[in-house]
Amino acid sequence: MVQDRMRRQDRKQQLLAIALELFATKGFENTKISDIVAKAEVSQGTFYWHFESKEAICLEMLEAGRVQILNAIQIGYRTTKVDVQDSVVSSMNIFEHIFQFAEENPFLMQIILKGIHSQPTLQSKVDAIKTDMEAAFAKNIRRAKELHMTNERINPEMQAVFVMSLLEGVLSRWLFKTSSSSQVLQHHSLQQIIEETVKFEFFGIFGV
Amino acid sequence: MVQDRMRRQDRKQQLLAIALELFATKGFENTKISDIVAKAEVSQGTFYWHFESKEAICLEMLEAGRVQILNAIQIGYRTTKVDVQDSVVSSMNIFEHIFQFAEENPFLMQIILKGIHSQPTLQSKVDAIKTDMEAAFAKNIRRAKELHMTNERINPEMQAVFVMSLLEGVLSRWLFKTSSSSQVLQHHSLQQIIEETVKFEFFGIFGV
DNA sequence: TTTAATTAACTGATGAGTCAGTTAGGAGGT
DNA sequence: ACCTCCTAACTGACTCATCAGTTAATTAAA
Repeated sequence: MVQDRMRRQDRKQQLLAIALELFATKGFENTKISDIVAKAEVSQGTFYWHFESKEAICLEMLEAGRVQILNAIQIGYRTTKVDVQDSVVSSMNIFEHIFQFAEENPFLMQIILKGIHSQPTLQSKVDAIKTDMEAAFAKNIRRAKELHMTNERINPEMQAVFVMSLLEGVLSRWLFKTSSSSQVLQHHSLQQIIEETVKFEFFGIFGV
Repeated sequence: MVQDRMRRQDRKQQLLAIALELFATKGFENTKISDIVAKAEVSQGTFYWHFESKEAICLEMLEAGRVQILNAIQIGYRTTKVDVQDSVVSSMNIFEHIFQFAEENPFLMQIILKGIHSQPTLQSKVDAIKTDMEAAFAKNIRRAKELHMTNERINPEMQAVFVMSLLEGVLSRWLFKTSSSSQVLQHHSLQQIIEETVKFEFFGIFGV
C-alpha cells in the first residue's frame, strides 16, 4: 500500500520515538503494540522484525536515555569550585542542565520519574538510572567536602539521597503540570524554581 | 467445602487486607482477582459479591489509607512552637510519626509511593492523598512564618513541595530496602535517618 | 422460609506474539 | 543499460493464553 520503505535504522528510530511518546503519555501497560504500529503506519509484523518484544523496545530506549542523562549531568560538573559561592553556582548549573534536558526530553523523564513498577526488569533498569544520577551527585558533594566547603560530619552519600529526592519531586511537579498534583510551581518561572530549589538544597528552610 | 462463612465486614476486611498486600508486593496489574481469592480461600464470585470491581477494592483501601495518614500527620502537629528549637523538634515529631506509620503500614505506603500510573482513576486518588499531605506541611510552614521563625521571603507552598519531596524520597529508599536502589540508608538507624533528614530540611548542606 | 453469603463453571474481550507469504531495491553479471 | 537474484523489510490475518467479570445453583444462619 503505502510505499515508504525505510532503511533499517530510520524505521527503528521512528518506532522508538513513537513508543517513547506513547509509553510516557498513556503508560507502558496501556500502550498496545497495535497503537505503536498504527501511528507509524506499518503492520504489527514490522514491529517484531525490528524488536524482540514490547519489553525489548522499552529497555532499548531506557539505555539510550541513561547515556544521555548522565552526559547532561557531567556537562553541569565542568565548573571548578573554590568557595561556597562557586559551589552554589555550580549546583545551579547542574540543575539548569538537568531541567533543560528534561524540557527537551519530557517523555523520557516522565517514564523515569513514574517508573514501570509492573515490569520488574524494566523497573530495575529505571532504578539503575536513578542510582547513577544519585552517584553523580554524591561525587560532587564528596568533592565539596574534600575542599572543606561543608560541615565535616556531613555524609555525602546521604546528602546525595536528599538532593536526588529534591530533584525527583520538583522535576515531577514541573513536568506533570497537567495532572491534578501541586499547582504551586505554575506561578514561577523555571529560573525561579531552580533558584529556590538550590537555595533550599544549601540552606534549608531557615536559610539566608 | 471449607465451612468458614464469615459475617459481611469480616470477609470484606480480609479481602481488603489480602489485596492490599498483593497490590503492594506484586503491583496492581500483576495481581489477579484469582490470586486474592485463592489466598482468602474463597471463590471468585465471593469477591464480586463484596466489591464491584478490581478498581473499586483499590479505591476503597486508598480512601481508608488517606484518612489514617492524615490522622498520623495531625498527631505530629500537636506541639506548640515558640522558637527555632521547638520548630525543629516539632518537625522531628511529624517525621517520626510518619515513619512509624509507614513501618506499621508498609503496604499502604508502598502503593502510594509507587503510584498506580496505569489506572488514571486510581492514580488521581493517590495524587489526592499526596496533595493532602503536602497541604498539611504547607500549613505548618505558614504557621512558622507567622511566628517570624523563618525568612520573610519564604514561600510556604514551595517549601512544602521541597519537604514533601524529601519525605517521598527518603521514605521510598527506606521502605524498599530489598530493591537495588540506594543502600545508603541501610547503615543508619531510623532515628539517625530522621534526624539527618530534618537537619537537611532546616539547614541544608551547609547547615550547622 | 427467606436472604445473605458463597460456589464453580462459564463468557468474552483483549492483546502479545507468530507465520507464511509478498515486495522493493540493490549487487552483480552480461 | 537491462535483467536476474537475493534478501532486508514488510504485510495482515492468525493463534492462544489470560483474566475481569457473570450467572445459575446452593447453603448456612436468623
